[in-house]
Amino acid sequence: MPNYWLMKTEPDEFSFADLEARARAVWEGVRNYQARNFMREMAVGDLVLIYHSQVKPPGAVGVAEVVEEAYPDPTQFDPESSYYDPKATAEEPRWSVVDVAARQRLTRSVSLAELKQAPALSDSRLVRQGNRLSVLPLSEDAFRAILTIAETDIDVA
DNA sequence: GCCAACGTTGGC
DNA sequence: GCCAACGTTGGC
Repeated sequence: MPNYWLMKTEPDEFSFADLEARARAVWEGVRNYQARNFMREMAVGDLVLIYHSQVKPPGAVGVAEVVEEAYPDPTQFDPESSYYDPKATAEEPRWSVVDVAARQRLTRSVSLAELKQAPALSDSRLVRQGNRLSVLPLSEDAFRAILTIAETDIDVA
């Protein structure tokens, strides 16, 4: 049985459509320890709700699937990358990525305002004030509630 | 563009 | 190990 997660992205940088356009994507650039630790807990087959931030309105837009468990984020070693971390070494990497693949676009996106009203989400870090975590766990109830709001069915393999 | 929330850094 | 300063996130 999969676990459920939510990951944020700024669609101007990398959108769900960008994810759909390729077979898989490296979820690079996470530079928050708590978010990183959640990624390290992910397993192949886990389902990830993709959330667009910094747009009007912010909200959930699609479902992705973890296709490769956590490994060191290559961008931390690349001085040319905006995600470069001079304190990271090959022996002691700081940051991790997972690979994800688009699974299904929501029939309609679900705005943050709607998510805040969903009882199943009331305990989620997503809707708490001042939440800045870009990777966070979702309960199965929360995940299913969002799919219901979006009137989206997803095949459970 | 503003600003509240919150994570990180670094002096002590 | 504390905490002030600073930087970033992200909704509005």
